[in-house]
Amino acid sequence: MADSEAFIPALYKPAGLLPIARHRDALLYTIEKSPVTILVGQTGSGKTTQLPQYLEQAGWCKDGKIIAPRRVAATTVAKRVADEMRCQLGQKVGYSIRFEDVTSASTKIKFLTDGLLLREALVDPLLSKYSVIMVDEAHERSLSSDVLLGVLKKIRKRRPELRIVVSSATLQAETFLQFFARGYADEADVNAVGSIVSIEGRAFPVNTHYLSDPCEDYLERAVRTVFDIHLTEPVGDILIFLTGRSDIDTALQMIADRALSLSADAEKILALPLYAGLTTEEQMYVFEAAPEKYRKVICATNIAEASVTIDGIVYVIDCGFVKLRAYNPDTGIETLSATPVSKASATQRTGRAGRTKAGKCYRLYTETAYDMLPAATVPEIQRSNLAPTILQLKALGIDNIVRFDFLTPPPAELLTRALELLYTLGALDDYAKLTQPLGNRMAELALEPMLAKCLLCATDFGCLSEMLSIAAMTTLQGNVWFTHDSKKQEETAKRKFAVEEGDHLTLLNVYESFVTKGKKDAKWCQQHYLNFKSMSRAVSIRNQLRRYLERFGIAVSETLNTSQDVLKAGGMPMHERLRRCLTSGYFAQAARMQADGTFRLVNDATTVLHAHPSSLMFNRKAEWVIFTEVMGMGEKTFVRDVTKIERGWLVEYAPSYYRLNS
DNA sequence: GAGCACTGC
Repeated sequence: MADSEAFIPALYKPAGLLPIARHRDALLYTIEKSPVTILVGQTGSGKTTQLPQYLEQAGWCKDGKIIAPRRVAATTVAKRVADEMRCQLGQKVGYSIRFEDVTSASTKIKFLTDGLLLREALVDPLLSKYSVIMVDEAHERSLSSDVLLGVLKKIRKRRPELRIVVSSATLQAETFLQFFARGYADEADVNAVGSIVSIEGRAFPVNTHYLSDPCEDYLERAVRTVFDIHLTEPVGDILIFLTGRSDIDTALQMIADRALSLSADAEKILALPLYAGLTTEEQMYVFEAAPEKYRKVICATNIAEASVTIDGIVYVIDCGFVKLRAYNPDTGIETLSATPVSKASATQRTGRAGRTKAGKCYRLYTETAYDMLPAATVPEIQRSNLAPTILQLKALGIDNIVRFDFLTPPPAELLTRALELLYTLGALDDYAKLTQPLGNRMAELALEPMLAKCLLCATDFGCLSEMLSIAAMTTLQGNVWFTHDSKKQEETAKRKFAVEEGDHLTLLNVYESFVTKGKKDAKWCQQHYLNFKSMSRAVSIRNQLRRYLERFGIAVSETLNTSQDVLKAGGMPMHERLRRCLTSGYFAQAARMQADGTFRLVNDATTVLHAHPSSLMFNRKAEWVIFTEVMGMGEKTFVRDVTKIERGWLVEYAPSYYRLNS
């Protein structure tokens, strides 16, 4: 885990000294008395590591029940708690993440991700194994934690003895409490449902500075601020919040250029990048103390806002923007664009300066601009493609999605679009019920619905083994190739695997080469500019998907080296089977090439789509195509993972969809 | 001829 180490400095304090220790009895009393407890406390307060232990000691696991705090860094937190309880990991204390279940029959405290807990609810709808469930960092409002809270509220009606603990930032605590009280007979008496318990943090004061006039170029301004601090302020490291990799690279270059003009006897600057795309080793540099006579300057994305904590930061520079995903239900196109941060985000960023001593925060915008920022970031559930979420809710037996008790309901257009898509994919029937077995199986597969459909249809096309590999590769989302400075070499390496019919066939070719010629070896990957970590992940994902299929009673006969154009019984070449199979799932993402080489969606002529330069279809001819990824970035909208199809297949595999739209 | 924030089953 990239961020795992980051948690440790904050956690390695004697348990008795953690702020939460003083609240032990009060917390246990509250949880005993009220079904829902909202726990307000900062990272480092010890809530994730200590509360489960208090509960276990107080006898909440007596009759064999398990406490389940869901946590991003499940592995490291579980390890820490097992150490404190002096037991072996996987015994009394365990964790469960995808591909890794370190629990046993004797496990009492189980750390797991919220996605996995939801998945457990498919098998055990009342989550009856658990006596207490703690939803950690709920204020981050991730899609899965929002859904989990809705599901837990429903479970509570059937299991009044269940205890729910929600950890949250101060601002949202009341929202969570009101949510759990809403709709109950005793609604007026919120206290009967739950209570808020606050654990004080030990933050130091941070002085906030604004610009007096808006700035034109925040990168230039950020760099200037770095040198102002460096030349006039006392020791202490600097953390700059930027939007992404390109911002960070530019800023590092600008800092390096200006550092040349520092006088020889002055303190020096050690500037480092921090974003999720870096390898674990590259990320570790930011946690090391700077050498003597150096000031550390970290240029980071939002990863440093909540996921990663760096000690020794005294100065924060906030550019005021963050890159956010958004989904347009009219076009079905996702965008990733720089958006002004929320007040909550700005506050969180500022707080990063006051962890070890009093600090300063420089906001690269005016106070007027700050006043106009939204209070909180729009929750994911209100800006995402909800098809996977709806499928999941249906599989949990929640049929009336519109009446489901969402913490904040998503816009109707998002629900409509998702329901329409699931209907055209055949996952839902005319009454919006999950179809059997297709819909149910689609919900169980850990794939987005269109891809799940392809996989579940693959037997009909006689290409199941190949489609499994393609599905696994597609989930890697463009992380297949190792980015390299020499674009030329990278291109030649790619060309070796290229298959005329498109990117999916090429991905299949890469996968099959990796497991046969490459022998799943890291060196082989390096030679071919492939990302070894990603390729290994593809193997794990493929295995998991195959196990799902086998559970459904779908036999997978492994056939290798079929990516070359092997004719199968029936006379249809494998590439055509696969292209037809892909069309049966991705018909809603079909486009036609224009004379200028750009594409238009079949049912939305307004959006200009460009083949992403990393795609084989970049500057190649293909009249009709389907694509598995589309993303708006900056001014342009790109499609990637593109495959040639025949126009007639669209009507053949999606008659209702194309009759409606033509 | 561009380059994707962060999680996750």
